[in-house]
Amino acid sequence: MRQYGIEIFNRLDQSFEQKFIKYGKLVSYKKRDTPFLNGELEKFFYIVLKGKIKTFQINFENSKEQTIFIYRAGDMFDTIILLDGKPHDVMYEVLENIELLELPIGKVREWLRNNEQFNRHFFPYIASQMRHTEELATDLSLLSTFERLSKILLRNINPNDKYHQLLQNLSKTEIAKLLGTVRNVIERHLKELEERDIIKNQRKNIYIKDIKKLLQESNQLLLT
Amino acid sequence: MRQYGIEIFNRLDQSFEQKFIKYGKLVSYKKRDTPFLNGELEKFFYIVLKGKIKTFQINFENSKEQTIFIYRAGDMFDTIILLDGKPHDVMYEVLENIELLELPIGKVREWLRNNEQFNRHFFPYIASQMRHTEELATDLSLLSTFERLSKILLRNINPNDKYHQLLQNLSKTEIAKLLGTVRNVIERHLKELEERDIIKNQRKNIYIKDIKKLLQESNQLLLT
DNA sequence: ATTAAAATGCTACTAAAGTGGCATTTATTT
DNA sequence: AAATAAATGCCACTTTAGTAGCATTTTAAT
Repeated sequence: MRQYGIEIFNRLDQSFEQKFIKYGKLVSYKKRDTPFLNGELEKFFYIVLKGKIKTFQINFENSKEQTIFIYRAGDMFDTIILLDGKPHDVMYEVLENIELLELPIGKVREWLRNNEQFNRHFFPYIASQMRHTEELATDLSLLSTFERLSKILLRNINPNDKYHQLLQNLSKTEIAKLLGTVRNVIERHLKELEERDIIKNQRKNIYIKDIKKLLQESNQLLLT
Repeated sequence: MRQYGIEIFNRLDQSFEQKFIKYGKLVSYKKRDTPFLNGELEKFFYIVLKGKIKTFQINFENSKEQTIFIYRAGDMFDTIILLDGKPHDVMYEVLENIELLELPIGKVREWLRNNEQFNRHFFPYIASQMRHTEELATDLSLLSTFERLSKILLRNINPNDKYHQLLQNLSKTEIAKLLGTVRNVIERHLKELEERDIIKNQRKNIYIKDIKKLLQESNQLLLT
């Protein structure tokens, strides 16, 4: 287990690494699996070691989906259930074969209650999740689909951004769900960007050929 | 100060009421004030005793605004800054004359670190904020404006709902900002609902005349 | 190697949301 | 009480997003 956890454990202390190893169990799921349908999340807390998994909501009337988070190495879930113990009505789907550290949620709550070292790492992490969701909501409301698309394309190539390389290996359908729209609309915009020589649109990959132009087009909103 | 805080202090302990009184200062703002522009939120943490205040984001290109939270008695802010200490780029506007308990944020962080009793109240509260923002995002993405409007109208009349009476005294413009749209669109839908005898649309007040019909129209999405 | 599933590209069409403007009514301020 | 500001009610128009469908290419599974 040790070798997988390096990135995560680096941020914590040695003593914590041992706790994780003592109480944690390694579990893994394959691409397209939809785990956690049977209330596991009320018993266990998970830390991502490897791979990609998303949470999403679905509108059963029209089957439209909205991706809420894409969790990658170092991410943890479900923080909401951890904090209030109530059911959380979201679905999960594995985007890339994943390895998780499974911890008994009661143990984690115990750390949350009285382990300052854990909290020094955990509190800012919750804050980052809150910021993420808030940004998702305001972007959906205040930006056009084109602006949201441009924004994520630019963040994807920024090595300092938490969205760095997030789009790698995502289908256009997944990108659409992440941005709150449908494939059709994404492809319409990508086609236009390609025609104007701003990007090169490939299968499961999009290259940006003209960053400046893309920044301009998307209303400089990315500087904020 | 005591008389204002009753509702809030009931949820906490007597000992905590004393701490609040010891470290807290009562501050108030008037309707249409836009406080906290000068970094107060990095120094102080606020608990609402009375009134209504919203946080929102604005798109400076087109002046569109999205309300993120409307805080009322018992609500606290800014929880994100409390948790990670980083700047939080949102704006505040008072919707109804407000009274706040102002606490030094360092003190609150101290409680967060080592006061179990505070945390028993605070953790579920953060979770409720996370749930709220997540719902805002998914509603914006998955529901039509008409469905979001119907949903909030129905929650407004439900005494068990945290949105209970939230709309009281809000202008149509404010309702639009809360729902991620513009006044025009809200009024278009309200007009239609009124013509079909489902609501009675008054200035700063909307009566629901036919709950069943409204539930049906909004795709039963409210049962979830 | 063959079959099945997933991903993509494109088109015509429909529906919903947003813009801008102006007149009227109601509240608030002085 | 008069003047100003806020809230509301409409309307014509534009733009963007969403629906539905189908053919082709690529990848994954047996």
